[in-house]
Amino acid sequence: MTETSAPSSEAAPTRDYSATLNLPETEFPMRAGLPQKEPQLLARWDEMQLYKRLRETSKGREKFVLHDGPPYANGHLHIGHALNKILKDLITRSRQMMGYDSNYVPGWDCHGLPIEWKVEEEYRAKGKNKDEVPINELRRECRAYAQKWIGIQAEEFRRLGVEGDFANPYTTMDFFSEAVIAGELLKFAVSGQLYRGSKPVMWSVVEKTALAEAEVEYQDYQSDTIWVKFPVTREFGGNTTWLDRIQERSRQLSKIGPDAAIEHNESLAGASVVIWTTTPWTIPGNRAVSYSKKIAYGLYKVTEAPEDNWVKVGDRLILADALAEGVFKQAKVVAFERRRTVTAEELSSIRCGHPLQNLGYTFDVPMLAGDHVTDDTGTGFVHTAPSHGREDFEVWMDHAHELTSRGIDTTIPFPVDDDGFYTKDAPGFEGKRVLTDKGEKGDANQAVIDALAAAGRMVARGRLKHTYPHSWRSKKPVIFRNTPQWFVYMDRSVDGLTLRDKALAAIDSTDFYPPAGQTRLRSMIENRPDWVLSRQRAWGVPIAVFRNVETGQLLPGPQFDRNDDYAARLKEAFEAEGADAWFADGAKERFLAGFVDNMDHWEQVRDILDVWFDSGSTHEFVLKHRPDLKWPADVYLEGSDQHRGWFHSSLLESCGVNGRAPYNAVVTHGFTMAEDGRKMSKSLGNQVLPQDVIKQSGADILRLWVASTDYWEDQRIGKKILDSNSDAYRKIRNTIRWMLGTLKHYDGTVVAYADLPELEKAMLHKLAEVGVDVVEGYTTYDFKRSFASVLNFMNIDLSAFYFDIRKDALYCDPKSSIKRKASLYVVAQLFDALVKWLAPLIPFTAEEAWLDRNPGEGVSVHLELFPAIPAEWTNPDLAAKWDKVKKVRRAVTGALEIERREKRIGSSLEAAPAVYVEDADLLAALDGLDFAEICITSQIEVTGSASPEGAFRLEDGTPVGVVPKLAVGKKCARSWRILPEVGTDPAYPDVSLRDAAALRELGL
RNA sequence: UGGCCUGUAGCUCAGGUGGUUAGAGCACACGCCUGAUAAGCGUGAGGUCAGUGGUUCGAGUCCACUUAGGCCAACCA
Repeated sequence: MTETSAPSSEAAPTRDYSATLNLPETEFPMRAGLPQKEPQLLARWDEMQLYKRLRETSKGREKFVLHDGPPYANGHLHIGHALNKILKDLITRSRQMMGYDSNYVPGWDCHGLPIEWKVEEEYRAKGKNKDEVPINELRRECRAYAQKWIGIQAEEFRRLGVEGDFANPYTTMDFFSEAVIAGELLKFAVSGQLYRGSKPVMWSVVEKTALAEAEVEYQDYQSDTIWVKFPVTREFGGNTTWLDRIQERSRQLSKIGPDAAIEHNESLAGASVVIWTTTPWTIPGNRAVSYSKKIAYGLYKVTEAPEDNWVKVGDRLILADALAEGVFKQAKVVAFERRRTVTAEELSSIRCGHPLQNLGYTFDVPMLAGDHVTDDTGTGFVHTAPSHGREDFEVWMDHAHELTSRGIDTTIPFPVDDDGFYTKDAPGFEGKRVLTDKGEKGDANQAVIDALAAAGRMVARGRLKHTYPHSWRSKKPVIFRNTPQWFVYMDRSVDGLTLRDKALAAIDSTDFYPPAGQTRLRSMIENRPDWVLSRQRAWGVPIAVFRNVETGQLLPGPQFDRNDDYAARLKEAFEAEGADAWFADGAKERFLAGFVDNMDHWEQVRDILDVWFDSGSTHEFVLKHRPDLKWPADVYLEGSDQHRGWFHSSLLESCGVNGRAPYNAVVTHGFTMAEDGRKMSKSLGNQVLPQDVIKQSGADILRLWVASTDYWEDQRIGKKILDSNSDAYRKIRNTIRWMLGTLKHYDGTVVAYADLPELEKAMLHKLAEVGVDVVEGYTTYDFKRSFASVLNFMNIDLSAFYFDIRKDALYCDPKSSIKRKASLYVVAQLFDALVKWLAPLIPFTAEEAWLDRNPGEGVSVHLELFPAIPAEWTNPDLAAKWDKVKKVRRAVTGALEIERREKRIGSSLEAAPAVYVEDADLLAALDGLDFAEICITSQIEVTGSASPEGAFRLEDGTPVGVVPKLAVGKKCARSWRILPEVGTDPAYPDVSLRDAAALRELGL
């Protein structure tokens, strides 16, 4: 650095040339003020009827339909709603700009419990009792409640920038929708897929209603526990007799030793299987005892016990070995002995009698193997009352076929009624009560215990404090009780295939994003039991069928010959009055008249449909009936929880009726976690609310978060994450702003591709590459790919490279400069493409930028298509060449950084490095280029010779050496470059020749 | 407890069929510029790829287990 002279700084400050430069000029603010700006843009879109214009401009194009999974019309939006709707909007907007008619019709799910609750709550506040309100009045209030929230949520969705037919959304409570939903159910009835069965449900005696799992909370509760003997009745299972089995067993064991043989000879006859339960009142409902094949059992004999004890000396009990001692302790048994092992095989062959045989419970009680049995607590045997427990029910149903073949009646009784009283299905206890109106323990437990004691079947009793289900509302305990329900067969063949077959086939022909969704949905369909459709509720679409109480025949149904007439009558009524028609006075006569001889034989089903059937039918009443949509949908998108929900019910509904899925593809998103990766919750105070983000930063920031995240998995959100999205946003905005300012000087001149400088061609190539990436990202619903591609391009290729280099030509070159014209043309192309690609991601900002450049009424970037990239822009050879140029450039900037650190230079324009390119290929890449311009130095010297000792080299082994030197000459007062030529034009002594020419053109 | 899924720098993400010192952007630190200025440019420091064990000449990439977390289902009879 010694041979060169320092730039002359003595020259007196001449004039301010900045006014002669083409500096960026723009009103586009650096700071967005999105929270204020976004509502203005929304108002403009409203005013210009953007949605309508979108439909008009895309009329006749191929349709792309994302069918909206309806949110529940209740409550303000949370972050999950925002994620969901923004993702949907990214899809519909990007498809629209890809050239489809991509129409989005939002919908709402309106029926169901939560709304019924809210209305009920309002009643209670007013001191009204739900049961005294006529059902259709309740339904009217539910409808109004839903309507209110639809309005609120619609506004909140729109504020997120979601575009769609918000003026005509669909709802499940429209009269038309209700008519279709009811009609769909009829199709299941007519085709013989619907049947009446029964199932135990959670029931609140206090509220006289069935409760969903979500309505139940587990609280501590003091239960009466009892240990009860089930006498082995010496019945034999299968073809072998009891004695045969014992003798066979003895023969096997005699091989082990004579003692064992003797021990195992002892018969189980007269012994008892002992169960333990916390619900004595379920004993009348007992139909079986469950055991586990994994538990070791033994036959025990009581050898010492108090005189007045329930368990007497000589009693022989079968118990799990792990629990026997505890049971005897509880039973106050002083001493006992283990007589022998009882195998699972033996257990499977015995039958017991009911402990209350003496009261008329004379049926056999079979032993059932079940995985739910453990030997942690109890006795190792589980009292099984299919009327009163989910697992009891399941075990019973799993064995139903086998039990029937053994001559056991598998009918599930109804021992407890709506009010908690025993029925005639509980002989000897009729009128006793399990729970009172107030939710307190009734007299049932004590009656059962007394009866058991009287029958000599009690082993012990106790109390246990444990968690027990309580009603969410009344905080009172609930019970499980068998109730009649309506089901759809999963495994009954209809036209050769079962519903399960059809659903599985449909899953195989559906695309899943991510692919794991397919396995998940598949395994659910493979394993699920029959579909329970009925709910004992008020706010929903009724199962609008009649049942013959004598014969069980259904109307409509396979045996009824005027199904179409019935369906037509129902449809007409529901379309006119809604499903309320079913609950109005005289409905039975109205719908049945003319179809049956004796109306008294027919009962009107008052159950309503599970809301999943409602939403599972949206494809019927939305996609099939709106001419602006199509069936099946291209895509359904929801959270991954909807494998169990909407994807599932839509699949079953459509397969049952149409034989195929209502969608071609399923996209799922994960759940949004707090910043630490844990679940958000009110109590932890780590919630992020979309309303807050919008208020503080704007919807575009929230959208950027959605676009940057890997939504297939769970995502995180929090202050830090939102901040970094704001940073990314600011970078994008400023780059756009610079383009807008620069393009103020662009007169629209198109420069032919062939006339463009290499640098411009290289940028267009990169733009073409990015375009492929962006569109591919959008096509595969991989938005982070589109976003990252655009963001990286703007940061790395444009802001830090192309724009930085071209500022000199754009600001300083004469108006006539070809280079400048070419650059302006390319910047215009860049702006056009980038803003369009960004439009689905940040619709507000993209629109703001678009309008700044293309002002006018009725103008919107959202009416545009993604740019068609000319094939000639793709130029991989040139791109490869410029990769080499950049490689050499990196060596130069690296060298300059040292100079800067050593305070020998400040601006790179103060430098004039000597560059020794020791690789012919790299050297050739620089041929014909103004490498000083590319490195933003004032001068540069490039040679192919070996670099001298001490030259700067990159650590990565790039064969380039750089010897930094200071630029020679005077600093041009206009362009700030340091050149020897400065001063050679007498008319403009303080500027370079290029700048002199520019000034001359300006006539200055 | 079962089904499905996830864990790569402080943050968000890349890392075809296993193969040279694991990448990018942002944030951070330092410096430059002051004609994108509550902006722009450059350089740098950050990773035992959740952990352990295995398969292999070789594993972020394959297998098993463990651990942390998520969704769904179940659950104390």
